[in-house]
Amino acid sequence: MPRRPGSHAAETNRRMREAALRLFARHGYAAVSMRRIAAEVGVQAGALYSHTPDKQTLLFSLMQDHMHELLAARAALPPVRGAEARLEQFARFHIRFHLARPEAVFISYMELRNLEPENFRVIEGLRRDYETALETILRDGAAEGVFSVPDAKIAALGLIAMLNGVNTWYREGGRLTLEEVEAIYRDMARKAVAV
Amino acid sequence: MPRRPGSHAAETNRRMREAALRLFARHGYAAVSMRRIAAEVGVQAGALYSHTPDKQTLLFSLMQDHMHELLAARAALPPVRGAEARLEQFARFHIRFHLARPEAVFISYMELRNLEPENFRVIEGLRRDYETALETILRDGAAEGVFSVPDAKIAALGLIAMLNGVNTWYREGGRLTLEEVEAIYRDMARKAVAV
DNA sequence: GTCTATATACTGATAGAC
DNA sequence: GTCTATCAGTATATAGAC
Repeated sequence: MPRRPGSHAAETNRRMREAALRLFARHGYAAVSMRRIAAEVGVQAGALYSHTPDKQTLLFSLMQDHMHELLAARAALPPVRGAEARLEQFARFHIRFHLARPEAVFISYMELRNLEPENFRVIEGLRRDYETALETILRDGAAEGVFSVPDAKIAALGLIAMLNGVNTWYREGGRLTLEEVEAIYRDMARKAVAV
Repeated sequence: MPRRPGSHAAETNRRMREAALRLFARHGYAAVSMRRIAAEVGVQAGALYSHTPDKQTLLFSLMQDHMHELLAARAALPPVRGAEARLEQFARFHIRFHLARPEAVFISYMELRNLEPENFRVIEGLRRDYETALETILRDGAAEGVFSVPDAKIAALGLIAMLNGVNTWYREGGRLTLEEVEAIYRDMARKAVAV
């Protein structure tokens, strides 16, 4: 597959998204210029517009990809029986998935307000789909009599918020291993909704 | 107290901080210009610099005030006996205090990355003081034998993250009253660290 | 696809009149 | 304390050469 000089479309696109993800996460969407992203990629600012129609679409695309990956990965989990086991699986999956891509997670939460209304609506819908998955587990558990949750929706949001919190402080090589963190939060989540 | 025309120092200062709080919360620090804040206040951009040395100091001041208020309000809580009662008091206080000022809460979390290093250090110190208060409750409860927490620091961060989550969805006049929300989260927090 | 150059608009902050 | 005017820098995005 010969390449003409100055033609590295796929590679430049990948590097642009990678740089944007890192810079948006670190400094915020509004604080990062297209020039700065371009500098990280090693091209001039104008060249980025061959890979994204504008800055807003770049942000939206990063967030949408993250949410799609999240939903696909969850849907691909092996089926388990019983609400308790499903909750433990969810907690473990959530922590592991989110700790593996802290920048995408950070952006997908922090930059919601910088999405144009239509884009915001799309991302919010994907987020709600994910929340509903946990809500269903809690509802089933309540029906089975193994969980005690006065409001499954609120409980789901509470658990997700707690699990998300891991991303704000966990650093690889820190005091606790990933397995220890998973165990601690899985237990807290389980107990929080227990009868 | 007669006022010369064009001299409304205290009032303009108050309005500037109020506008900055609202605009920073809604659009983000980096996305809000001094001109836009000035427009909300009803003065020209240059006039703001009689009330703050620069934009960064304005942000820092808003965050610092919020954290001082938080710590002062918590310190003023009536003393209660027993780790369980103290935890319930903390949860109730946290939710009520944070829901009463969503914009300051939002900014104090989201705009940390836009603080200059020295300012960041100060705010982080205040935040850690608050987290330590809850950590102490959990540690005491573990010593009393009423809580089961393998790591008090991690548990405190987890509970605070869960409680903070309320701010992302609670709206006055919604499906649940403030009292119901408090009760749900207080119970989840209590159970999460129970033996 | 990337470059240079540029249009147009906005940014934080300051100077000096009143 | 607020105004007008302005400096110097930067922003997003586009046009046309290669």
